[in-house]
Amino acid sequence: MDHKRRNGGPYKGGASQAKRGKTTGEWEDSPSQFEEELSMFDEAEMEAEEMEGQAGHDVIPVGDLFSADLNPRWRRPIAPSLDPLSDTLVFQQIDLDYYLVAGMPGQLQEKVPIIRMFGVTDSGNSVCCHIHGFAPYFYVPAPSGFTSDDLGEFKRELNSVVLKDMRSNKDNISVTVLAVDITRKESMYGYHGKRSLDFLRITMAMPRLIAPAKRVLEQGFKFGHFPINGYQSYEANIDFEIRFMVDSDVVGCCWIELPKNKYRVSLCQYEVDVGWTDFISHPAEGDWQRIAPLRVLSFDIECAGRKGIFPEADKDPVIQIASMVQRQGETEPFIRTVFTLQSCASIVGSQILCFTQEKQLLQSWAEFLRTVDPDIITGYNIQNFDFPYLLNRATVLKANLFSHLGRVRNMKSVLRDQNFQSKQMGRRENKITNIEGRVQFDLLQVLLRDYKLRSYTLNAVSFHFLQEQKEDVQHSIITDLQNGNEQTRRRLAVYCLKDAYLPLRLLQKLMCVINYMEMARVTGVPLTYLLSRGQQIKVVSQLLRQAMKQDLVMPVVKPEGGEDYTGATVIEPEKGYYSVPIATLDFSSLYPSIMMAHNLCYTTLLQKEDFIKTPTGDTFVKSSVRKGLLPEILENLLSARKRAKTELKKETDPFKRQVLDGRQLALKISANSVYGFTGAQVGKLPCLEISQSVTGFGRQMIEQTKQLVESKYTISNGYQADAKVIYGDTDSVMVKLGVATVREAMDIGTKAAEWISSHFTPPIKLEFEKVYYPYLLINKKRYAGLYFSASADMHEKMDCKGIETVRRDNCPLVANLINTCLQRILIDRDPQGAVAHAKEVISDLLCNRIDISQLVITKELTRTAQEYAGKQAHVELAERTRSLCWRTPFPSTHNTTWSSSCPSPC
DNA sequence: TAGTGAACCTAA
DNA sequence: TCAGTTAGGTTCACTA
Repeated sequence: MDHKRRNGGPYKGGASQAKRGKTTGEWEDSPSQFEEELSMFDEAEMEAEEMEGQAGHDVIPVGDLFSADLNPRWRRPIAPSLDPLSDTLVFQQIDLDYYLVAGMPGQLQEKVPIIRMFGVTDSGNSVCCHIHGFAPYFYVPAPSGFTSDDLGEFKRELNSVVLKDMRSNKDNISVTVLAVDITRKESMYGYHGKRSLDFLRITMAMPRLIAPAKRVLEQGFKFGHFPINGYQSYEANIDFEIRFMVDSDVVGCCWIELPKNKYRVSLCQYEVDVGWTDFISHPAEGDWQRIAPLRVLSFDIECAGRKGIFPEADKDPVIQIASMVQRQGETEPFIRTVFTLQSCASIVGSQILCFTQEKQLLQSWAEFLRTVDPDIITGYNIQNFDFPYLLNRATVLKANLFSHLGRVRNMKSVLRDQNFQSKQMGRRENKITNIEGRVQFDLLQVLLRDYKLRSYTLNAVSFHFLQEQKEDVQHSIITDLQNGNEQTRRRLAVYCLKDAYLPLRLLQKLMCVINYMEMARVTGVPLTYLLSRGQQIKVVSQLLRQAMKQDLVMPVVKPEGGEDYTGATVIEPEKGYYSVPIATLDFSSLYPSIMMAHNLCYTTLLQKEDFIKTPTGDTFVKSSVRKGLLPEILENLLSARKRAKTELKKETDPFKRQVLDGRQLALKISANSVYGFTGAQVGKLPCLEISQSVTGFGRQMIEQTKQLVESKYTISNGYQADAKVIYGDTDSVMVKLGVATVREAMDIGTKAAEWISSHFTPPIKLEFEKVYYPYLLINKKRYAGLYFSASADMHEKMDCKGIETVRRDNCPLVANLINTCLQRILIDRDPQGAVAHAKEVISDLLCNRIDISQLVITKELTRTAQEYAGKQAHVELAERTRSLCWRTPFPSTHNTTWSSSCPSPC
């Protein structure tokens, strides 16, 4: 049966045909820009492929006839057959997890963990690799007098205590402790003369047995003739995946090679088994920095909600699912489909599959997803909306074939709740859907983590980054469009497609995949950790890797809040307006360089005796005695960053440039988060001696810098004027050098930075960064100025710090007003113009010429009137506006839509 | 009406 | 079972 209808011909014919099919309605007079974009894909593909019936814009009334072979593009390329005896298998690993299985050789009764890596080959074939033979373990110090003769007794007793400790033993476990070995290790916390001691390495049968074993050992454990003892445990709080990766030198998203003869093909296309010591992990360098042609699927669903009620999965049906699939590195999606409930008119450049039953639609879409087999799934708020909605809906409809979304056979995707709390991000409730082997890359989550925005709606975000917006369909009319005809449903489908397309575009524009991969490679954690976990795990991963080389082990510390420590100095500002150039000198990577310069580390901290004293009185050994792990990590990060930047300068290939830029960025961020890790009191390994010493050095340095610059650049030393530090914060000083031109300020600033640097221990370095001219210093952490750095002739931007223009808790009217005033003052050098503008806006406000329904008028506006409106106007305006200060309910940051542009003065 | 503390957001 | 740091400005509700 021919159930395909091809709208043949090139774009023009297709479009006109689509138009002819339309009925009346104001929105239908011409295809939207997005529709034209879609049709361009079609045209390009027709030329490239000269294939019939594939690139097309089909409408397929599917009914019960859905088949994964409806479109040959959906499937991955056919996998060339693999002979383990003669072929190596090389793939980029993108995610890994583990599962438990019984009946492995040597462990017939007990379950053992098996690491499972998912990845993609250069030719775009997907790989599932089972890695055998790696077991979880942790350490405790051996009690004094312990010898290898005691190992058996220790192991037996620990095993029995752990078994007893288990409340229920539903798996019928009889062996919990697999092995106990004596090994020479040293605690990484504190310097103790490089004395390695006997540690017991305790290997457990399963990851989840580590915690009870640790607990019984800590609480007081007795075995043989040894007295009862509370054991301090080491590395008992390391995620199993991280443990494996650290021990086998695997970093996130690295390339894995399975040598011939070392693996066996077990099931389907490239599902392989290998021993954990048999594979090769390639460091992400040179050619191994490349990225496999990953398949990225973006999707969006539409629901037919009831009027004014947010759709509920137990009542409101899913009516459309749009999907777009793109290969990483390519610029356009090669699959564009919409699954619709009921008929839908064709859309040039996309394939439409129409269903009569919602259950069929859902199950077919899941089948489509399995066929496409994406490595990365993206979309907007898919984590907390689309996936939960689809899964709940599938349950309601008893669509049992739906919920197998991962790459593991017989593994259902289920929902669970996660509560996440941190000082950095506040409380966050999230829903988690397990989809084994596919990385869920919800663009909303990426944006919430990485960008501070006024609004996080897809529309606002798309406008902000792409200057593009969603198709114009109000939520309230979705149900009406669905209940209309195939033309109204077509309009909905275009809208839905665009909502699937925009996340893909944003992902590309923001280079999320590349940047996150580089972060995973640099820090060593799996890609998924970067979106699901905090900052600490990245440092832990690096710390463990560095420590392992020196047989150092990481203690488990119990979280304990305590007194805060002193942070950085903010120099009291000499507030005012400066119509002369102000040079800014910055210490580059201040905290990392302090830690390197002074060898600050867990491993170098002296808890008693004498040695280097930090400003806070803490003591660390010099690097000649023992070089710290943290300085080593930081040196690696910063030198790798330098290399990346050098390579970046040489590289001409735009794609490789992106990778390198992502890399240097990840390296910088990683270096800066090491300090925060040591200061995180409720963290994996806090050490306030380190963090307070770092800030202590910082305070000394900023003070010394101020004194140096003010003592050298004086009239008595032959300079034009006495230099004056008018402000400084943490790692920077703003200096009024008393010169008239930006050029002079740059020259002196550069020389001063170099000279001052020579007073500090390398790699500490003060750099000339920029000149502000003019400069408006309002208060601590609040200033604005024209920014000169590359050229002395042209300012690059108006730099505003801490002022309302950059804060998200003001309405845009305030931000815009102040921004314009600052432009008048700094760029036009016309304070009267600022006054005039402020007056105008405020009087518009007073005369109700501005729609105030969405604005929040704060005292800041009044103050602005006072500050910028000059002497006479000041009193008058301030008084008139004060009475008008009121507050409309102020929505929280999330889901806030300000009117996209501020009403301009009328 | 001045002082205080919480909430929020930003600088670094 | 998980969470990077401190400094500091502004607004606003509350209190004596």
